[in-house]
Amino acid sequence: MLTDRSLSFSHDCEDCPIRHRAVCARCEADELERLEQIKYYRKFQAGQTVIWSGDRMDFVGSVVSGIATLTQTMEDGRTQMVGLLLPSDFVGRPGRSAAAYDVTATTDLVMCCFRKTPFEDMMNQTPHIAQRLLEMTLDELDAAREWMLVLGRKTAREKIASLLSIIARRDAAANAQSTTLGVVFDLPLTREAMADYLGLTLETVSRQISALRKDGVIALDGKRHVTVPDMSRLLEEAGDDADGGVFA
Amino acid sequence: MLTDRSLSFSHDCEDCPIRHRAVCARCEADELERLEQIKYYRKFQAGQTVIWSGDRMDFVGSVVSGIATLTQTMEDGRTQMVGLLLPSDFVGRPGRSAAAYDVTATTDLVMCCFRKTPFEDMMNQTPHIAQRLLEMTLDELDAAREWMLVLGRKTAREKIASLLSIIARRDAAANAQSTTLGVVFDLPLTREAMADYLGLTLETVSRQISALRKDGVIALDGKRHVTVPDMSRLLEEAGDDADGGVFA
DNA sequence: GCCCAACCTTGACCCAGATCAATCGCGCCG
DNA sequence: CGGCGCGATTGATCTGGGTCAAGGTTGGGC
Repeated sequence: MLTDRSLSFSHDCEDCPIRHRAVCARCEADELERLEQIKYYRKFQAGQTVIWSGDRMDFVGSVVSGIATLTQTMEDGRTQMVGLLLPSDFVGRPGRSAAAYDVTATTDLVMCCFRKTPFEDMMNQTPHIAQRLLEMTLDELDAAREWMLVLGRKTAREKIASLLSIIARRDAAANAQSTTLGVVFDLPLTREAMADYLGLTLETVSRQISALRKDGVIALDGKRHVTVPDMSRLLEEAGDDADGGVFA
Repeated sequence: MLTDRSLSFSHDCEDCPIRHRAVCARCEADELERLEQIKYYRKFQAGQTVIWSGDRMDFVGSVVSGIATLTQTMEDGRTQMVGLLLPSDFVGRPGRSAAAYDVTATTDLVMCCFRKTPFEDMMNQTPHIAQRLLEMTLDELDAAREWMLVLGRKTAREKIASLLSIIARRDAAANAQSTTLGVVFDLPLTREAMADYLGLTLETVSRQISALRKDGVIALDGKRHVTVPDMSRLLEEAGDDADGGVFA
C-alpha cells in the first residue's frame, strides 16, 4: 500500500501519457481541473497485489504505466485471468463498494486513482466521463467475448498464437515497431500468467511456445523477447482470418 | 424479417413487461414518449436468425420476450456462444454500424427496436439512457468474466451445474417458483446450444446431465423440465460457494 | 394412427492436454 | 566464486472429454 508521491513524471493531466485514451479522454480543461483535485497516484511493484477480491474499494482509477491483471480464484485454487489491464485501462466499478476480482501488478505499475464518491458525483454531473466510460466498457465487453471464443473453442497452439497476436497488435499500435524484419516485442507475462490467461497449464504453454519456435512461427531471444517474422502466419495459427490489413 | 404489427400485447411503454429493467428503465414520461416515436416491434420464430455477424445493423433494441443467443463462429465451423439474451437485455452497440456477432432466436422472440441514429441522438441528449446502458453493460461484463472462469477452468460436470444454477437463479428471480419441493424450471436451450455455451460437445453435455440425474443432483421430466431438489448441492457441484442465502 | 425428422442418449475408442517429475539456466546475494 | 531460488523446459504417463457410430424418443404433419 505504498503511496509514493515522489514520482518521476508530472502530475499535470495535460501531459499525462494516457490523457487521450483513458476515462478522462473527452474532458475539457475545466473538467480536468476538477479531476486533478480528487486524484492521486499510487505505485506498485511487480508482483504486488493492488486489491483483493471482496475488499472494500474506495477508489477507481486508470493504469498509467505498467501492466496489471484481473483474476478470479475458486476455493480449490484454480485461477482464471479475466482481464489484462494496460495503460489507460480503467479499474473499479462506479456504484460498487467491494472489488469483484483480485487485481495484481505483473510489472511495476503506476495508477491514477480517483476517490470513489467524488468521482461518482462528477460522472453524474458531466456527461463526458460517463460517455467515455461506456465506450471503454463496451470495448472491454467485446474483448471479453473474443476471449470466450479462445477459451471455449481453440486448441492450445491456437490459444498461444492468439495471445501473441494480441500482444503484438497492441505493441504495434503503441510503438509502431513493425520493421521490415517482422514484429518484435517483449512478453509482459510469465508462463504461469499466460496459462491463467488461456485456461492452460504452464507446462502446456511452455511446450506450445517451443513448438511455435521450432516451426519458425516465432523466434525467441531469452525467455521473453519475441520476434514474429510473418504476422499473417501467426494470425493463421491463431485461427483468425489471416487476411491482413495492418493486422486485421 | 417479419415485422408483425398485430402483436398480442400493448405497444404502450407504460405497461411494457420490461419497462423497469430495460435500457429505458430510468426514463421519465416525456422521454418515453420520444422513444415511442422511434421504436417498433419485431417478432422472430424459434430458430430464426435475427442478424448475421458483419451485417449492416440500423437498429438497436431490447428483448421483450423469448430468448436469443449471441454466437461467434470460426471459419472451420467451431462456434462459441458469447451471450445469452433474456427479456430486457440490450442488443447492438451505439456507434457501430455492423453486427459483431450472430444473433439467433432460440425461442419465439419479440424485440423492441429503436432506429439507430435517433437513438444515438437521444443518448447524447438525455443522460438517463446512457446511464442505464452503462450499468447494464457493466453487468454484462461481470457475467462475461464469470463465464470465462467457467470456460477456462471448470470440468464438464461443473460447467453443466453452473449453467443449471444460472438458469435456476434467473427463473427464481422472475417467477419465484422455489417451492418447498425444490426449484423447478424448463431448459430454454437444446443440448447443442448448451454445448456451444459451455465449450463442450453435445455428447458430453448429454452424458453429464445423465450423470447428475443418476447422482440425484437433478431430476428430469422429459428432456427439458428440470427439478433441483437441493439447490446448495447443485451450487456445490458447480464449484461455487455453496453457502446459500437465497442462491448466493 | 403412422411416419419422419429433429433431438437426445449411450457405447467404444482415441488423443490433446493435464499431471507428476526431473533438470536446466540465470540472476542475485552472501 | 558458489550456492540458492525462481522460472522455464522437457519427458513419461494418465485421463477427461472429443470423435465416431449406433440406436432411442418424441412430437408434428398427413
